[in-house]
Amino acid sequence: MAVTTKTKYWLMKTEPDVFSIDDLKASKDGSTHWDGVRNYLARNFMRDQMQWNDRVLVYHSNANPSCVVGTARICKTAYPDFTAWDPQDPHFDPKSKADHPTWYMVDIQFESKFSMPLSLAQLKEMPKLEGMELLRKGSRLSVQPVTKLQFDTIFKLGKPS
DNA sequence: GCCAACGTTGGC
DNA sequence: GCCAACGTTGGC
Repeated sequence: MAVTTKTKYWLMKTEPDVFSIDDLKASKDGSTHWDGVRNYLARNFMRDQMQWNDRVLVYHSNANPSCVVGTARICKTAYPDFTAWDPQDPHFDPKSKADHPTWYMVDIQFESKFSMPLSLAQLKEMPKLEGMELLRKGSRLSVQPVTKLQFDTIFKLGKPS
């Protein structure tokens, strides 16, 4: 049975000092594997729910200021995060085994860079974004679902046509 | 650099 | 199963 499912919307955090939206854009084919997620809830979203062509808001955390800076698409669904098996990798995790991976990743592809990045402070001012996970005090989830309204609201402001 | 919030670990 | 200690995230 063919299953068609609706596009889902996500937000993914990255530290621009480590990997920025410009780094994504400059990657081969504008895409990269989103390795290093070591949180079970974030993993579950990637492994169990992300579908090809889902849309992603890219957020720069630990930045000045921290901003939503652009968008991407899921271009490859979940597969084992091989960096967990590499003792030299900062995200090495001996719990993860080749025959029973603990951690997963997806590939994302650059879609757009905002002409107007939207800072956390700006987002907090927007009534339509009330309840958004990113805006919750103490929120640390690096991969999180957003609603279509949240995505569209941010996309419209960040990348005016 | 500070520190609040959070997730994980491990003793019991 | 409880919970204190610890390490990490991430805003400021």
